[in-house]
Amino acid sequence: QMCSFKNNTFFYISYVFLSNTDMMRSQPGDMRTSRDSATLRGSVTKAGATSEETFLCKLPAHRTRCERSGQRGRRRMKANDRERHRMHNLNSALDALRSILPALPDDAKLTKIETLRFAHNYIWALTETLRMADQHGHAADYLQVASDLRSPASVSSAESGYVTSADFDPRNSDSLVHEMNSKTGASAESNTLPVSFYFTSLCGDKDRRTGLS
DNA sequence: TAGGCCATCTGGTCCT
DNA sequence: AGGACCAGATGGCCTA
Repeated sequence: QMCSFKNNTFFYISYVFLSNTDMMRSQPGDMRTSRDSATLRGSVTKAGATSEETFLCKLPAHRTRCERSGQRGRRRMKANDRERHRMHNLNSALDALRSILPALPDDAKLTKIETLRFAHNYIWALTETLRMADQHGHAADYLQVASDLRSPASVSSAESGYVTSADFDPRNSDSLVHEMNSKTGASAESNTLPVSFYFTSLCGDKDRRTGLS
């Protein structure tokens, strides 16, 4: 019974924090290399900004920079440097956020917007875990489930099942649970949550990460 | 080729 | 005055 309890919780949370269709791209393999190259490009540019001015001057976006002179030009260049630094800090913060989110099976890097939406749902899912733990008095088991969610293997080992995407609203968790229960035939009074939501179709035709359409 | 994502530049606005 | 923040514009790279 406890095993079932944990499984139900696990699938419930997995479903919840991966279920926002908006946040996921629809095409397999989409943009991965693109982002890698973007990162590379960024690092080259960053290096150039500090030590390779001539390199930067060859880039169209930096042409005006090289033409600037006088106090106004210097101010603008300083402002550009600050802005660049600010954006780098923002990206570092996003990377830090990505690093604490559950890893995805295909090791794809989340885009910025995906990262924020994923984090939003993940936090909500963890909050729900604690809420349910309070309700059912199985705090230790729920916390273990929450901890397991950080393991990619645990996500990819889930069993099959498929749901259409519900536009997930964290403020409306009751309706989500109701919807999930109706899809699986789970009793609303059972205090158990659906087991069959699943993610093997991570690489299928639907969404590559969630298996959701 | 279109569309998505990204880095960068830029000018405006607000705050200290 | 100068810094932080923001949004629009621009151009590069990648995939379908």
